[in-house]
Amino acid sequence: MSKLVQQATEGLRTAILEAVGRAVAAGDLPAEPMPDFTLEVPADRSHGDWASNAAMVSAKAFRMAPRKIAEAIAAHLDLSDTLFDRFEIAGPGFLNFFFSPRFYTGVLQDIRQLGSNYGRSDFGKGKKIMVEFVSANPTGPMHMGNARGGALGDCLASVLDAAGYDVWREFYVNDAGNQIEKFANSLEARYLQLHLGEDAVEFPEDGYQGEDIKDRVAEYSESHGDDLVSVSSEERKKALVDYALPRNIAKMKSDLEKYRITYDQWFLESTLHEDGEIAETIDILRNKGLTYEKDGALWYRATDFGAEKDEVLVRQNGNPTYFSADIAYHRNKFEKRHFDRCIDIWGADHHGHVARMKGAMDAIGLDGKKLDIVLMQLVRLMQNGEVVRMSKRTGKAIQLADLLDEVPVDAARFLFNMREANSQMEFDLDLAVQQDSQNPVYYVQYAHARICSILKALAAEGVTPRECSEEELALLRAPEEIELIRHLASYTGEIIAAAQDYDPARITRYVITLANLFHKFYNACRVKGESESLAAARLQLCTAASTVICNVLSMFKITAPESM
RNA sequence: GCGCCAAUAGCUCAGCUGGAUAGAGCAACUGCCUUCUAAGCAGUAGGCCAGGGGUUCGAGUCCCUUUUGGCGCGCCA
Repeated sequence: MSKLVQQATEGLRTAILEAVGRAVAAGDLPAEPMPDFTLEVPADRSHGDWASNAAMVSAKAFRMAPRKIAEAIAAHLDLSDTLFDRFEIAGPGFLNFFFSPRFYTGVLQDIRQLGSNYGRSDFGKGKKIMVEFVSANPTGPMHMGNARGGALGDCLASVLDAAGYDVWREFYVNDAGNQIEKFANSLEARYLQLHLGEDAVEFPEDGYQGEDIKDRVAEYSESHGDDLVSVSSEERKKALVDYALPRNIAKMKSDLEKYRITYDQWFLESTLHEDGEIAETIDILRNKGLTYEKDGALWYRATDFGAEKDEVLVRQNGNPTYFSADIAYHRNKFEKRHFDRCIDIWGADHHGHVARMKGAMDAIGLDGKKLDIVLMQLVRLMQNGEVVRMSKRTGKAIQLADLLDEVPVDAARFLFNMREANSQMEFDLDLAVQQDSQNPVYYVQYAHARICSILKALAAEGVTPRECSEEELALLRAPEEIELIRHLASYTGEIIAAAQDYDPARITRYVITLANLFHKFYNACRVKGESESLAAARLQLCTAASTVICNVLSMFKITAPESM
């Protein structure tokens, strides 16, 4: 019974179709097939709880005026088996339906019964889905973009879990290839500069400029001294990388844990090199005749699979490209680990990579449609009304760790999920730090704290929540009560919609609206001091609201304080 | 030059597969605490949905085009 709304709309659809059937049988409508029609929640409450355009979309097929069709349907409509008790014909021919009291009491009974499971569904049941997110380079600290990606990916994974999917969170560690070369060269240069003087070697032009490289080198030198000055460059770089890389990865882990993000797996790119999966993947493409040699490199015919241009798989120097490794990695996800669907969360600056990655899946005989890329526009950090630039290169970048030092995790996780991924967003640092009403996360938490306060106040008088009868719950008839219950009812559907759209921001907005409706109820209706039955019914409504707020917040790993 | 994403109130943004009079928060102004937390609520004001065509019963939503922003077009990732 967790999907009361679904049950209600399905029943309604059936009732309409049956009415059309009877109208045709009675000769009130021509015997033409009924076109698809929609059932939707009207923007305006006075237009009912659900509305159908059935009469309008069938105007052409029936060659009748929409209102005439609506009247014919109305004459044969029987709502007795549905969760609606009345309807009206309105406007150009809309059929507007109104919930029966049974629906409202059913919602509250559901929530009471299901508790922390309310909202969960089996929409994605039996499907293994991976969300790969953040996957920042282990060559330096994580930045603001990773902060958004982290909140988005983790909350999306939670939404999918609530929708019934078998969810896997993964971090792809680029611990091999060109980047590590650059990392090694940067470490080496800083090391030699530290021990032989600034001018001893020139810092590589494309090296990592950040202070973190110097810090690692200094750290290493504290315990190992200058033992690497005299060894070969090869040996020196290896020792420095072997020292720095695991520490960088550990730092990312601990920073993300502070952010309440833990992964099912940290997948190392290096394993794909070591166990031959990259070579294997390249061979697949080669054997399918999808590669060619040019300028000493091995190319893949990406344009055959929808990409803008062909891509290099193996460089002239014999090293596979990042793209090769990425194809092998995604092949691993689908073919070796049998995920039904994989979601990658990428910065929008990688959008050029989307078509070629999906195309590559098709090319190796997997289905590119099973790979979904969520593109995330970059964040503009604002402080004192000014844009704060964030560049890894300048060294002045605001890092994820800095952010978490200043901004409460609750606020960061919530604010980063206020906007849909594919919209550019401003992150107002001042607002996030602010612990007052302007900050939406406090607005929601405050609603919860208020409910706790009501519960405490009544408990002090010996009144505790109890199960109410249908009749008692039917006492909840004030507009503020009805609106609140309706919104509570839509929670499960909202999660499914968020899962389908890969958009956890829907849930953030949902819970803000929920808080708003609760505050309205709070101002309009009292619990304490009312008759025993009404107080009990309202208490059940409060508890239901609290349950749903808690379910959302705990799903997003945001705290729900009992007092503020 | 080609491609991707966007453009909605002063600001930040919603608007679900096309639906009825375009919404919210912030900022501004006016009210509401002897009563469960005023971190709240109610109200006023604020709009040529960037411009122009088209599709149809019906367009902020779909198509074309212009303009303006962000991003991409490496043997970087």
